[in-house]
Amino acid sequence: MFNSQYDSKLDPKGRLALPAKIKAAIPQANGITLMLRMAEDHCLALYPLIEYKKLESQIKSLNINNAEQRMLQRSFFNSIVEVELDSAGRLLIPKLYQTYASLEKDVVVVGMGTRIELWNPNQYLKNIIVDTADLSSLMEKYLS
Amino acid sequence: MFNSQYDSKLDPKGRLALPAKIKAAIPQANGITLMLRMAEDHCLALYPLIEYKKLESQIKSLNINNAEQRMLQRSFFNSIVEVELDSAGRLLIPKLYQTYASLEKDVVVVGMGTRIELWNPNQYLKNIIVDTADLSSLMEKYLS
DNA sequence: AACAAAGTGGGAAAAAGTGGGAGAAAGTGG
DNA sequence: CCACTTTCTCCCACTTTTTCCCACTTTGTT
Repeated sequence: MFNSQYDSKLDPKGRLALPAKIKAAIPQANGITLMLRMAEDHCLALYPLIEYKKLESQIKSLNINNAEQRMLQRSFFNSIVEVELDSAGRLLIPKLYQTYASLEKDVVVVGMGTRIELWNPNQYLKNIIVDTADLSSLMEKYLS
Repeated sequence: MFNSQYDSKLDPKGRLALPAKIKAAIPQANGITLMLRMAEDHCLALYPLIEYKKLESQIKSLNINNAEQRMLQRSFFNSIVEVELDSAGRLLIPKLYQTYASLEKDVVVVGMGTRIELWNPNQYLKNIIVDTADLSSLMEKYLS
């Protein structure tokens, strides 16, 4: 399970060093391959292989003979790419993905339970609940 | 079950020595790993693993495809970090967490039933009921 | 008063982060 | 189809940070 949030940086080559704590939480059994996805709210989502397979199987089960579902399927698969960690534990973010998430130098890395999210710092602030009181009341709403 | 309140100190490296009484009350069965969380009213909450899992499972069951629930999930996970006790029974409070709770040198450690809370001394005073009569009437309101 | 337990400080070793360069692969043009 | 250029990939080496452990001081107890 991934958690916490870290400030990381893209180097001039477009490589991102994953924080050690995040790296340690990746199930090593599946090697060093991860799936990178253009996800909600213009962030990038990184999935360990096991988690990705669960998501993929949901998409695969859609009906390709239905226009809407077919389009969803297509849009999902074209926004996924396989990435690998180099010997120093960094991953290369393809240009297209950097652009999608407006990643320049500073990147916020967020452990989000079963997946890891990569954010442009400003975008990130718009997609979390900053105010403690607001967070409390949301938790009150959803949790018992 | 944790109770009572103690005055403790952060050392220059950001380490906090847990009072012996608190330490003794942590279920050792789960090792020396605790979860530290930016919690309500700008305090930090420390959970033994067992207690944390209960909380986490509620968060995990939220629907990631719903914008509000996704935001809540993100805001929860990003304010959680795993901490370990060193051989002297101290835990390292990450900078971000010190800042969140305005911890400088003096820290109030409060046993709060299933969790432990860490407070800036001044903040703490604003978040307890000082007046005995007020406390009595609140107890009357909520307890039978 | 002496011993034990708790609290405090610091330093060395290991790990993490960072940058760069050489070789391989891919792409382009003649 | 071959040669040349450019891009990409992989790995090595250095710097900085973090972690872990040891030893000393202080407090409380018998």
